[in-house]
Amino acid sequence: MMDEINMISKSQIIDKLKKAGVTPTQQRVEIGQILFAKPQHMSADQVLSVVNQTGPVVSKATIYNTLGLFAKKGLVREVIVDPSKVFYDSNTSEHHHFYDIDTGSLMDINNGQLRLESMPVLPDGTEAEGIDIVIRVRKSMH
Amino acid sequence: MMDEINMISKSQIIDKLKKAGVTPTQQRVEIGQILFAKPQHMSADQVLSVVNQTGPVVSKATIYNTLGLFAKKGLVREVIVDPSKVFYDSNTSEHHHFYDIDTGSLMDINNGQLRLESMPVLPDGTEAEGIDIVIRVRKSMH
DNA sequence: CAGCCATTTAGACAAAGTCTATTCCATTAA
DNA sequence: TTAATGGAATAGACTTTGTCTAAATGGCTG
Ligand SMILES: [Mn+2]
Ligand SMILES: [Mn+2]
Ligand SMILES: [Zn+2]
Ligand SMILES: [Zn+2]
Repeated sequence: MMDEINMISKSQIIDKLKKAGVTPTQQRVEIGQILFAKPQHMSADQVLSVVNQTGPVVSKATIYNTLGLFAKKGLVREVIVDPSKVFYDSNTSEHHHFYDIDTGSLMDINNGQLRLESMPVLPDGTEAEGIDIVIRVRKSMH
Repeated sequence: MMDEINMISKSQIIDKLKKAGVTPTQQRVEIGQILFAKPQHMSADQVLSVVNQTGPVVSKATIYNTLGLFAKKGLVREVIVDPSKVFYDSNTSEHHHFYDIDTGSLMDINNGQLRLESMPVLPDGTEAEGIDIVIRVRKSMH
């Protein structure tokens, strides 16, 4: 039996996917249940291994296809901080990150805790698509 | 004959390397001449191919070793924005970036054009190591 | 010249991610 | 109920970026 407390029901996930214009297949719902259980940052590989801890195997291609689709539909946010892998963030609200360079862990910065003084002039013929702020931290050696 | 205008002399590079505590070998100087010619953002692969357009071949391992060493010694800055490769930035002054998601090109934001309103409270037991701000832009469709 | 030791090197290897050709499967039509 | 359709899933080959290893190189110093 699974932890009911942090569990989101299948139907809630299906709703969420439908609202985003994503056909709720078996695999997408299962991935959604894991990813959307709480605000978190997971790599494709982590999703793959958690999904495949129970039930029928979901292929690597499907994991990547699904995460890419979720990202395109705004259900997750891709966070680029680790040169070796992308993090998928189930928290899609506007926020920024601490990145611990020792442990490789990502932490949310509450919005309101951080803001830009002003927006710089954008390059000609471009429009802003988003802003990513990463504060790299490490264990303070007192 | 090479373009003398944007050329940095070998001895200038050797000086720069020595000051940073890097033994100026043939290969390191050649890589330095390319990278330090102007403020720019290059991937390891780009450095490899430019270096090997002329003169004796420099191995891939040496390119990675050298860029890693330069980064450790503060001669270049690693910029993580593209999920598929690291950019090495010859501009080591404090600044941030525009990233064109259509073209994949990186542009500097003049410091002073951008600043944080305030520093958020860091996670317990950590100290800030640096801040990276990336403004993702794309071609504005009028 | 001989020895030393950092550096360079070729190429094997690893990990993340992409692609392709085929199979599967839910839905609709007959 | 079966048949046809088309989107989705799959295995595994492939690509790319980057790392590692073991051997060769090459500048210095004695
Ligand atoms: Mn499963
Ligand atoms: Mn060359
Ligand atoms: Zn987050
Ligand atoms: Zn820059």
